[in-house]
Amino acid sequence: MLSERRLEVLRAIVQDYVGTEEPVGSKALTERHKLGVSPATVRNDMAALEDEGFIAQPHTSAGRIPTDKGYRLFVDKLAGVKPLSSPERRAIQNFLDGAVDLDDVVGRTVRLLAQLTRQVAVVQYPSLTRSTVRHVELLALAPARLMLVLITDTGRVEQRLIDCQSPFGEMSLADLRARLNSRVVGRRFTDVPQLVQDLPESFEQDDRGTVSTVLSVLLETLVEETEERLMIGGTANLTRFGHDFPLTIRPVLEALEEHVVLLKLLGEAKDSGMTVRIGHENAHEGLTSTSVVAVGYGSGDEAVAKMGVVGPTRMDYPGTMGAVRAVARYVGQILAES
Amino acid sequence: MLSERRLEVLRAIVQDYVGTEEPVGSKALTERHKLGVSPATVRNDMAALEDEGFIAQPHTSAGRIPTDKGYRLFVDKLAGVKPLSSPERRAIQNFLDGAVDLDDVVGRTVRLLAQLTRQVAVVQYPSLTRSTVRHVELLALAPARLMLVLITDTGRVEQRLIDCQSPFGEMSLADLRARLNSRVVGRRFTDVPQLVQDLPESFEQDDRGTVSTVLSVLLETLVEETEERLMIGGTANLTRFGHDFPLTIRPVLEALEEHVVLLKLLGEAKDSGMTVRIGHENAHEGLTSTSVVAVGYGSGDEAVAKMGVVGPTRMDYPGTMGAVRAVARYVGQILAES
DNA sequence: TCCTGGCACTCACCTGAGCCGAGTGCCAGA
DNA sequence: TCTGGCACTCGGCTCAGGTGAGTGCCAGGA
Repeated sequence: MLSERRLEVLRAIVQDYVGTEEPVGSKALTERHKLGVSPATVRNDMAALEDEGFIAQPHTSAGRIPTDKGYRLFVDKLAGVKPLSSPERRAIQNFLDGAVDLDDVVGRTVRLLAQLTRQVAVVQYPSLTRSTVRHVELLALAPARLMLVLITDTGRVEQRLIDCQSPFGEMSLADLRARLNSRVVGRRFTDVPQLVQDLPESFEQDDRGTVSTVLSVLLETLVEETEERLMIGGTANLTRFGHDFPLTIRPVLEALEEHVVLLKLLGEAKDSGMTVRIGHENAHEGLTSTSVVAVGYGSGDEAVAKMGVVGPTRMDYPGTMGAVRAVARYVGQILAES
Repeated sequence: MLSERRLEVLRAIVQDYVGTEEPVGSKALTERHKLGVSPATVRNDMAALEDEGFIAQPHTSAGRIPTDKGYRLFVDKLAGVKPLSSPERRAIQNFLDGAVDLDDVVGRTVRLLAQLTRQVAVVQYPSLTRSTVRHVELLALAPARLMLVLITDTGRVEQRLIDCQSPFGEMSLADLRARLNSRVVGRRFTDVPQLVQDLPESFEQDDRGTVSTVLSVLLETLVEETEERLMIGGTANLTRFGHDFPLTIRPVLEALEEHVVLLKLLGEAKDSGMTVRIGHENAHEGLTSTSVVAVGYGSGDEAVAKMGVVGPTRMDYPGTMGAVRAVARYVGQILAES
């Protein structure tokens, strides 16, 4: 077990290293922090911390830098979440309040997060998985051509064109629309399939084919739109990464372009509370030298999507976590209002 | 006036520099290209080219590199557009044919362009400015709540919720829908305002308010959706930029995040034919060390949007132009088919 | 048992000297 | 007008030496 002071030394190392970006030595530590002991003692503590794998030396006769494991301990035990200042909070609120629609909310959120944390921001669009149906509409564009419009409770609207094999009467259409809505409005996407399963049977033989087609398109839409989208921003902040550029930055940029990867990354985060994945804890190869701070957000008590930032493992965890949490909360409020 | 051979020397310099990324000297030139003259002669030519400002020396006793002006001459006079190989063409077609909707087309186009050119790709969504209306639909979601759906000939669907002051009868709604469609279907967005101008007058006094509201939302939608969106990809290719990283890449990444800047950039490109802007020809400060190759594309003879790539001024212009042109053509075909 | 000061050692980094070679400009001759 | 020759420039590489931050270890003191 590590003594109290050793933990304190680890904290000091992390803080200094995050600030200076340079390996930190025992003497500098005692000068910058009031540890109340001499450099020699700190050296012993450092040796112990190194034995445990919390810190490492880039080379002999250099200072120490935290390892992934060290950051992990720091985040779990030593670091709080730094709350934002009230001007910052007001700025967030003002900025987000200006949003006009969902796209705008997400766009602003990304910019805000990137700016506050000075890192790469990733914001997932509110997922439809937990969404409910507000309304389903069917329009006849032509005798054998329909349009299906799906409106969700999060304000998203999806539409699909449907080519039917046979013309479909206005009466039947109105009928289908009414029955469809009575079954699915207010229901969750995931429940829809079984709710409409037996619908074709209740129609005339002639219309069953078309009804089935419409239903299959509807279900397809639900599935497709459950596929999650996201927006990223602040990639320019990657230039603050380190000195040995191309090598470090390239895989990160590549990973960021693979939205699938990012969605998986966010998906791995806990639904509630904040998730911090440090360095090699990230499965994706290109992100092993980055940390991801993610958090769920939503209009109510339940998270409908996630957002987070990607930055170097050497990041200001308390500050980043504070910013991410604050932004997620405000976005949740905005979503709840609209 | 530059002699034929001097132009040939310039071409050789550009080609070698693009290939090797290193200043090219007179001896190396004569070895790699069959110029039929000695290095000394080439040196004289180089001196002349330097006097004219087409090439420059990074420092004394180094080879020459082309200036922006040199690239300009190269592109205008010396370089053709390199057609793609037929396997490449087939690959493009196959890849684009797999697209399921507009978003997918744009997404695939971006990835394709980025991959083919190994640079950053920028693709503008087909603009609605020149689009025509395929259908307008009005749905009553609640007595005093309507939904407006607008379908364009490019397959885009936009919708808006409308809160009316007073309830609106089913009859009036059907009436409005019919009259609206008869006036605007097949018409251009830009013509719609005047086509519906007098519509409220033909309704009962009671309904005029609502009709006006609907119309104003429709017009608003037209304007808003004319605002152009775009998608970018291949930013990881920026890492191939140069050796002196952070400084070069940062402003570029920043510029790429400003979609407004990119839209302006594409907007400055000619509607037809290819536009190449080299280095300082780009107004935006962050892009003065990049070149932009842009081209319009569209479903018919007319361009509905633009696409292009952003890369270092030291790029393979013939190849890039060939790839951009080919992709634009195929995308045009895809759009025309759907 | 834990902390401290002292001491020898390591090693990345900086600096300056020296060499090398690619590249240039100029000039006289074909 | 082209060519070969020649002196010159200068960035980049390598090598050696000096510097200093940092370490590990140890003996002595609280």
